[in-house]
Amino acid sequence: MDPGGRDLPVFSRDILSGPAVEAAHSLVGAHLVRGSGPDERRGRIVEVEAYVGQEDRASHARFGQTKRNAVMFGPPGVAYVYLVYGMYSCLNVVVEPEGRAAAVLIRAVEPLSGAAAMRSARLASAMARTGRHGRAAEAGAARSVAALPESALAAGPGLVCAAFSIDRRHDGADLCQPGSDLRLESDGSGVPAIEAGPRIGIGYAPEPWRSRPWRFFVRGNPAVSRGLGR
DNA sequence: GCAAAGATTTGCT
DNA sequence: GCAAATCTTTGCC
Repeated sequence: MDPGGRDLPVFSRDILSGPAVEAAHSLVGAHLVRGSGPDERRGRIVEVEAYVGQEDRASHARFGQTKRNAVMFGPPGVAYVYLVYGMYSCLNVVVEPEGRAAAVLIRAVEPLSGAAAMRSARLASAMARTGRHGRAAEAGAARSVAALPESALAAGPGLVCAAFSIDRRHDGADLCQPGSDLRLESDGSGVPAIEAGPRIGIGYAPEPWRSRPWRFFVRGNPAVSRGLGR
């Protein structure tokens, strides 16, 4: 149940089985939900990126099927979670029919409920990273997390996973299953203005892939990553 | 079997 | 604004 007391349906797997760019666009405004009852963490997706298939030279699928990206080749509505830069997890939603390797990266989420739990999870993640650098580093990180505005708790792909405690154990989890611990729900109320732009962090990809406007975000939303598009 | 780079974030110069 | 942190995955020898 969302903060407005509404009971929302899980996100439609049919929509996710459609073309990646369309699926990405429709995921903006949907809810990402972890847990239920008083422990529920819920946020509104405000930024995504589409990775359209093996032909997309920016996609992890560009080398064909490997152990890491295997779930991208499977059925839609399933989580593809990978580790980037040895430190951060990133959450994707597998899209398009089974056999087509496409996914949508969830880049940013605006907290709707469970913000305190998200902040604790961010703190736990920061402690794990700074622990070996000593007490002073830990104290500094704790202050930084405590000072974050609510809108910044999941304002980036690595931060979404930190705030929702998502890691590679969730790789392959079904996000369209009612009652699942980690799931997508649709918010019928819709989103005002969705803007499109080039994807972030894919400078290694040749044109035309590098410039394709396949990043979608809610214009002016403070939870969009790194101030992009505000 | 080894070298290189990465769909990021953070903190310091 | 830039570089470091950190480790898995991929590509090539």
